Amino acid sequence: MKKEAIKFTIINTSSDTKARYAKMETPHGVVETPMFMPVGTLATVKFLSPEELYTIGSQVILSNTYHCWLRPGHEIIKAAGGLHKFMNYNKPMLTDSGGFQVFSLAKIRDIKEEGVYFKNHLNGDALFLSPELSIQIQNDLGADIIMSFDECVPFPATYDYVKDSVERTLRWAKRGQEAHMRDDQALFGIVQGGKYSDLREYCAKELVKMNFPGYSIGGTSVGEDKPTMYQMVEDGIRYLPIDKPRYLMGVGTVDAIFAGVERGIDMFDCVLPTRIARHGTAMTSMGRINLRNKQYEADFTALDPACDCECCLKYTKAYLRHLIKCNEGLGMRLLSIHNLRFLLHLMEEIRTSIKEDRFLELKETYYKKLDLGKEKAY
RNA sequence: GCGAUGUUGGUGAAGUGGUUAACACGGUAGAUUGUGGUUCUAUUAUGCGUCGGUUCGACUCCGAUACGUCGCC
Repeated sequence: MKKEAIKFTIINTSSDTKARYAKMETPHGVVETPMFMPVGTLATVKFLSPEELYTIGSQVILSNTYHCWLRPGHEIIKAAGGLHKFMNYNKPMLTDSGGFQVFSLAKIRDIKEEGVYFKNHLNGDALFLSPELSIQIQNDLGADIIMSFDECVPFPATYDYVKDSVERTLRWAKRGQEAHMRDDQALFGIVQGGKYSDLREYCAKELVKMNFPGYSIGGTSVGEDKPTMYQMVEDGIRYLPIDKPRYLMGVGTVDAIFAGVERGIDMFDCVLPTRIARHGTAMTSMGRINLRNKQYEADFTALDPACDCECCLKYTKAYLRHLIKCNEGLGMRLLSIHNLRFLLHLMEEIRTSIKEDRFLELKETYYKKLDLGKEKAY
């Protein structure tokens, strides 16, 4: 029996929802869930140093197999002593398998049983990525949590297409599990199945038979509406073991995070806060603020008075607007710090609310404050 | 003073005797969900120096005038 890389312990469970507060021990320390994981695709959370990430309360960050494979190459990172040493980040890390990138970046791709043939997005070189290679690269990168190589099916997709895809993703999960060589890395399985409840159920149940140390819900946030997405989460989560972490991939809006936690999700990641930061949008306790808007030209007040981040404590909206309008890196950096801090703080509040068994109350407060609900997104 | 030439939006500028004046930048908004640091979408001149004329119709042709640029005395 393999030694488990992570140990997940539920501390409190919400009495009226499926939300839970837990601790997860990893080779690089203990983290608390539910949590939001900043995305650092190219072995960096764009613009932020590890120290800044610690300061804003980041626990786990993501990096990416596909991107690190292309640049600088997994051999380089392995030679550096792994991702942690390479980028000087000493908290837990997670790498995505590259499955999503094949879906999102490659214009030309050919999905076969053995893997995916595609042309890379940098120079068009013909490449081949398989479950075994993805795991091997992830073994070399050395993140605490690694992901199964899956197919993220487009939305919408026909039942027959999704069915075949799910079965292939399951075979790939098995192959990945067999290729996985390190017991200090936890390999998560990914539940796919599109919007089809029975396929989600089938996928979840089959993955559970393979006994992964954690599971994620994949294939959401690809164009479906909110109710559909929540249904997808429920359809998969229902069959997952209660005592293993659940990770909802690619989700990072406030409303979806509340909806996910309410349904028993422990981990989230999303590029949204950092991407919109680079384009001048801030997530604040008053809702989204687009700093490019003229109304902030001479607004010398703090971005979010309720926030304790460097950006909000030391700079004004007028200055941030100026930086963003001029395409200055400092503006992107400060807004990235802020948006991540906003979500990390939100997760802190969520964890506390679960501990104190008032999760729904917190959710109501946020929904009212941000005017969320139904189709209103944040 | 004489000759040549030019005057189109916030900017750089296309353009044709005939419905809505190209394009780019800038401006103003919006988007962004297992990363696009430089992305995408929408919108942005009721007007082509001014005044007359020719014409069914003129930013486009003609004349005058203002201003600019170059050359000559």
